[in-house]
Amino acid sequence: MTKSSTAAKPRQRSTAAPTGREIRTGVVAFKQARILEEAAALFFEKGYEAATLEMLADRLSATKPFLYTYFKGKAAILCAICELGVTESLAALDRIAETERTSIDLLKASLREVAKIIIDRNEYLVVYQREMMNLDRTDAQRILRLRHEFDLRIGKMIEDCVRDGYITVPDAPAMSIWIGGLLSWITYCYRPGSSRSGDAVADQAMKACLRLIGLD
Amino acid sequence: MTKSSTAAKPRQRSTAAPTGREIRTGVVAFKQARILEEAAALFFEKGYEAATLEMLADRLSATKPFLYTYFKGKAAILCAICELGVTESLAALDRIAETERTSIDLLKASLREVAKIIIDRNEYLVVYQREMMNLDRTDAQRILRLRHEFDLRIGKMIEDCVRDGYITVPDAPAMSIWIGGLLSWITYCYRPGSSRSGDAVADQAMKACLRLIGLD
DNA sequence: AGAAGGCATTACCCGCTAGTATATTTTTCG
DNA sequence: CGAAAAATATACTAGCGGGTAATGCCTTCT
Repeated sequence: MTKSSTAAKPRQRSTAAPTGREIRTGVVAFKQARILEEAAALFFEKGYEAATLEMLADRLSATKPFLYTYFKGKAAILCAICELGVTESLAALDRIAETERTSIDLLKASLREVAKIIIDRNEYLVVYQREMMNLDRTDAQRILRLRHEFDLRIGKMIEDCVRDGYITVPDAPAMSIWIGGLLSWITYCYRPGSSRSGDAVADQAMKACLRLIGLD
Repeated sequence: MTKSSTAAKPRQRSTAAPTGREIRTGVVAFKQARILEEAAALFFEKGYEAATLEMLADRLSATKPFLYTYFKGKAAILCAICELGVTESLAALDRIAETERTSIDLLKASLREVAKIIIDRNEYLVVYQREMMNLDRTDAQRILRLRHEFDLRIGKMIEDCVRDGYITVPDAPAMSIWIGGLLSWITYCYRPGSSRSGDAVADQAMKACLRLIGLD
């Protein structure tokens, strides 16, 4: 999370460093995380505009100005939420990439992991897709670049698999976009507490992606 | 479009029938359609809550109360928009079904036609997916039933193809959901005036669907 | 031409919410 | 302990947007 415009003022103690600075920043981070968590849940069920900061404050057993201590405003909270889902997916891609295996296993593992994250961070991603348009131009573009990077990396993995002769696809970059579509669709068929477990849906999604690139 | 709760009061001339009744109703329908058209565009770019009726009125070079003559309120406008995309897709399915051919050709033609509609009614469908939650419980359920009917019919077509030995899929009903996902994803990769033409995207989407059911 | 009534507009209200200035509590540390 | 400052709460404002009378215009038929 770039703290660029999202975080507001955990205002520095002007003079000397008093009590545990590290603890302080940790506490701040925790509070911000809690706010985001609850905000994502709220935005998810009410929608961004319909949700009020008062509701959010109530859920946290706090008050509106409390929120303004940790975020510049409503828009900043939304921005942080939108960013989180995407960055986490990219981080997962990085993490998996280290576990080097064959290109096809790497692709499979990546898809499965991302599917898991999508289910885990369900609310964040739904909010992102839905409320994107409420972001500032600059924030929206920054996050979109991250999304594109994701597609690019999936595309690269597919191409690697093609190179290694595991699969055959006509147009890898295009295909990566459709894979992105399948993965995003998870958010629509998985609802927490539905009949199908998260793992089952993740598995199904991954299988669908594999079929898409001609693997059964 | 069920006029149940969406249309408001084109209030009947109480006594006798004066001028061209048919023309009258036609004009009313036209105005409603224009409102929906512009509303869809507006909701698409601003989001439902952020869009104001004043903006909508301005786009139509009219005023707020004008809108209230033809729709019960903001929610009714949204409802009509949401309904339109889905019903049109179902109608297309009906239309294609009459052109009876082999089951596989029927499936292909249906997918292509629906893809076209999705591109055509892009804004309506994006608004539907995004703003669903702002609908009344009852309206939301009615529209959701239509969506399910769509999935069911696609699933049926797939099963027919399997029966006729054209393709092999492990779980047709589940697969129809993923196909729905791919089709919906069109709305995210197609933007009017983008580099790829609508037809090209529709074609790509259809091909992706076919790969999903194991056809190349 | 002139009444009658529908169609659209101007002008208004009410409720709500993002954001803020001010007060109060709680923590920190000499 | 007690003062300073940091953290949180209370109380308020300003402006906006959905919805609604009240009003005027313009068609239409006699």
